[in-house]
Amino acid sequence: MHPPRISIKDIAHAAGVSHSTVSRALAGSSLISAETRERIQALAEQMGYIPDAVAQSLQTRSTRTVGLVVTSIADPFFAAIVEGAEETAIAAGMSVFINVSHNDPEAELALIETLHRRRVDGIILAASRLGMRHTQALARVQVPVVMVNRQPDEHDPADFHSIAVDDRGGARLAVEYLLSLGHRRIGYLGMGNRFESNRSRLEGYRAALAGAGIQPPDAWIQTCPAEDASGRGDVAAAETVFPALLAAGVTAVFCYNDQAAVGGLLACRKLRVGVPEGCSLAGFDDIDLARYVEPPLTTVHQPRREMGRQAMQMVLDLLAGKRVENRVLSPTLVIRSSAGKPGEANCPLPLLSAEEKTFRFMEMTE
Amino acid sequence: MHPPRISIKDIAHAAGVSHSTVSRALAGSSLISAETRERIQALAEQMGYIPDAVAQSLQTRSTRTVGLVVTSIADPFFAAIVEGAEETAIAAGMSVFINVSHNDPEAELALIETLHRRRVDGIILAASRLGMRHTQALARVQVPVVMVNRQPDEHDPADFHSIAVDDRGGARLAVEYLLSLGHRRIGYLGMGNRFESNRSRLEGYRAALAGAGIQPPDAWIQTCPAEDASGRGDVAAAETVFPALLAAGVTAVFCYNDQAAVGGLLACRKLRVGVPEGCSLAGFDDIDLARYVEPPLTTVHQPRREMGRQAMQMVLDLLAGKRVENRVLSPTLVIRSSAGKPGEANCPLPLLSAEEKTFRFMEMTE
DNA sequence: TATAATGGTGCAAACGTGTGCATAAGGCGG
DNA sequence: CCGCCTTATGCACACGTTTGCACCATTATA
Repeated sequence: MHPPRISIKDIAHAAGVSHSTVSRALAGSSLISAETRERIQALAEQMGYIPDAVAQSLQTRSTRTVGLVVTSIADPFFAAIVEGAEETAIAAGMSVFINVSHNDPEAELALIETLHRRRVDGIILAASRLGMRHTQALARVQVPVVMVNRQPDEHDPADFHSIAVDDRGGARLAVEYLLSLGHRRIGYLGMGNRFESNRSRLEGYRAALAGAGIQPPDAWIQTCPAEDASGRGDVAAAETVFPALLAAGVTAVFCYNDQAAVGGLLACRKLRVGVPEGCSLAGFDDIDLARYVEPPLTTVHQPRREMGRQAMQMVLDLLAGKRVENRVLSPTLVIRSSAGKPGEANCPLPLLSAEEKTFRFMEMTE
Repeated sequence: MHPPRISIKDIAHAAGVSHSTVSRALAGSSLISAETRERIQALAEQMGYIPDAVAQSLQTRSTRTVGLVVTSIADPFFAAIVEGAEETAIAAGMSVFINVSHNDPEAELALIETLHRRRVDGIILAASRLGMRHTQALARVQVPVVMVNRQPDEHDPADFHSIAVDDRGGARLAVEYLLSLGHRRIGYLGMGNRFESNRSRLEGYRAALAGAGIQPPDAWIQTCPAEDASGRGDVAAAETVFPALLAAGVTAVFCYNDQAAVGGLLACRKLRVGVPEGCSLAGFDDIDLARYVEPPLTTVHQPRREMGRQAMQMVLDLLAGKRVENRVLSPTLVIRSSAGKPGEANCPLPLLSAEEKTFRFMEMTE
């Protein structure tokens, strides 16, 4: 019932030549006379021939395929990276295997091995922290590896490369802006499941405060527990943790990412704390969501799609034998309305006294 | 410098057996004595052998790979589908090629051919409308095809299957709810680049109104132009179009999706029309965003991730030779705060007279 | 005219794996 | 002791493609 798949042999038979001639003709080799080349190409077209990439890969030892590992796709940050990477891959005639690790190191290890089995030509990782076993597994694949938003380690293998945004600098940018608005009591809302970048952003936060001669007490720094690794519960986790910051008496909070900031926003709404009048908020990433909430989020912009593109381009360059340099992009601050001067006026929600905040906080967490 | 890739031949040599024995031993064949089988497995493990999926595919004529085509990943609706599909694929030992079509039929055709070349075992399409050429190209791949959210055509090839949510029913649900709140002048805000589903939701809208004896004039139905196919501009496009609905004097709007509803929300905010007091809003999809805007969106929930899972499961079942039936899931209504009774009180934004609305509308669009 | 150079094509091997079939070794009944 | 059955293994081919090399025919050169 199925019309049989046709191969170059079938075409060779139909054209009365050998299959090698067909192969060369379709590859546009100049070894073949123009006449037969065109004849064969026309024939192939007409017979509906579609080359078998599997067989080609086996022979040429290149699959024109790259593996992409992300922690989540539902997280718009990674979604944009995937889009950017896919886009430049397709343009270069490559295909991409998508893999999501759910922030599970074991799963990630298994995914890397699968990619190895499939003989991908390159790997892009936009995922969790890598342990020694991961590094070894990756090195064994003997293929270019590009990490997104992970600073390279000094004893990484030579074929490890990276493209990252300056987390530390971005955080400084945001916190210095809050300082410039007059805030002195500034909190940090972190994400426990984003080890490296969370650490970097926390550092940037500390550096900015230190620059203003401020030493934040522990209570100003709250971190969402790491257990919720799906990346989908970011908002809810932040909403739960946020009241502790209000209770600590901060007038502004710099949040690990926009999801966390939205969580803070929801918490404020529930507690009837006005934003930015009662508490200023700054996020990170500049996902679409940041523009749509009320008030729109002041946040640190990352060129996420561009990072995906560049990561893939690095893989392509490495495959082409070019030398590439690790890149770290500078984020920019997008000023919207979620951060204002401390205690600014005309606030539809009543400003709460410290006691009231504490009271409501206890109400929420019980 | 590179340690050479090791194949079953290397293992065979090291073990003093033939490569066929190794192949069988690693496959766990009972033809091989338990002793040598274990010896070979241990040896393979120790030598760091990783099977070559390419060679396996060539031989077994199965790549254990499925192609997934979506219009966008930045759109959270599709992102969730991808996650669901990837999840069940991995669990079944399959890998997925991700492809984004950007709603471009030509690009989509090219993607299908690429998947054909790569000899995927199945294809899932969550993408734009398919023309005849697409159908033919898909049929030529001779592989199970599952469409997400596209009703099957009666003259589709036999290997075409689908899983969809009842767009029409979902739209009815939402509009009937608006009617039940007391609205009579209800508009529809459509998306021109989502042909089929837009049509179905429009039908549902009409059916619900007809059930209440209402015949909507043309001005109540506005559609965002199709040109913006990226899926990323949905909100902005809706924001631009929305004022025309207010100008038409509707008291409630059912929107094609949540992005459109958010666009409407932004437009209302700009025009200082209170939601839901000045205009009620209902969306579709129930993406995360819907919960985070103010007011939270009343919307039609689709089990997006579940749809991705089921689509992939259908492919797996088809590959296993099982019979599968097309599925259409029933959406549910999630009631939040963006829809209320017409002209309800306690609105922080002033209610506008029809004249004022028109005036502001002209102001915005000039 | 003989020889070399040139251009076009075919032969066969290779990539790494799976598998039908033959075969060898061992046990057992006749 | 011979033949047969069972068990374990090897041989060889196949999957569809690319490519080095040999070969043939034609033309240019001496």
